[in-house]
Amino acid sequence: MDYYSHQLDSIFLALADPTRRAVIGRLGTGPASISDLAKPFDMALPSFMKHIRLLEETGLVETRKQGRVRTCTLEKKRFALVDGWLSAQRAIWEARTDRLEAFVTATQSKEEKSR
Amino acid sequence: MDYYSHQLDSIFLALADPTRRAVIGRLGTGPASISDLAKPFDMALPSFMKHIRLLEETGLVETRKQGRVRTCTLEKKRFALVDGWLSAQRAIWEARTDRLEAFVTATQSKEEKSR
DNA sequence: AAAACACTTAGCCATTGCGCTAACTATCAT
DNA sequence: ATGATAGTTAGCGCAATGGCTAAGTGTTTT
Repeated sequence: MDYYSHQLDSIFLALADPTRRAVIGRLGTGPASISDLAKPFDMALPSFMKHIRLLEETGLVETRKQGRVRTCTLEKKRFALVDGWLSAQRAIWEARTDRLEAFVTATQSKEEKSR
Repeated sequence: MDYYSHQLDSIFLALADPTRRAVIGRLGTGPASISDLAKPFDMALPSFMKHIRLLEETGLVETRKQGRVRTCTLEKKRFALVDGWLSAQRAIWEARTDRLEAFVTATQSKEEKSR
């Protein structure tokens, strides 16, 4: 339960930046090199690299260097943690909704049932 | 497309903190006052309040004050933005997978069924 | 061998995030 | 009216984030 906490921290933090989300979007279509990825952004390379490194540290992106080119790929499995958290929240809501529905149903069971 | 960007920034940032995620979890079971919410946390009230205010600013939580008590409720709709972004990413992956599948299918079309 | 390329390292800077204490305001209870 | 309760405001401090420039490393290309 709490094990995921730190991972969620870093994943959500990683997603909280438009540059990084854009990189993720781009990598969704397939692997790319650093400079390919950097091209669309009006940003010095070292600044851009920090984003890549952060994405790598959170496990959302994996990189491999061959020769002088570093190729980045998206680690899609990693998004399961986000999904997991979201659906856990929804499960909580549903549980409450069920209780509420039970209450509402019980309360109005004297008069109506349609709709 | 880009209009949502800032909202996603702030939502993901809001989710990138364990205290705030815990608050969200708690509010998932129903509304609560500030001090009720704060109880489980070993943190000064003003510090805790900052989290609440941030959650409110991002629209994930709504608050209303009656008398001296401020009641917080979860704005569940807000999570749709996260869902939306996630499924947009998945759509990108699928598109690529489709292309890849088309390729694989075409390549091995001598032996296998159509699609 | 020299030049171009693709990063990489180091270090600076401004802003923001997240915690604190101290002191204040506005109810509500007695 | 006193005092407890529930927030609120103001301001401090430290670490992390997100940008930059300048200079360096290791690979390819010519």
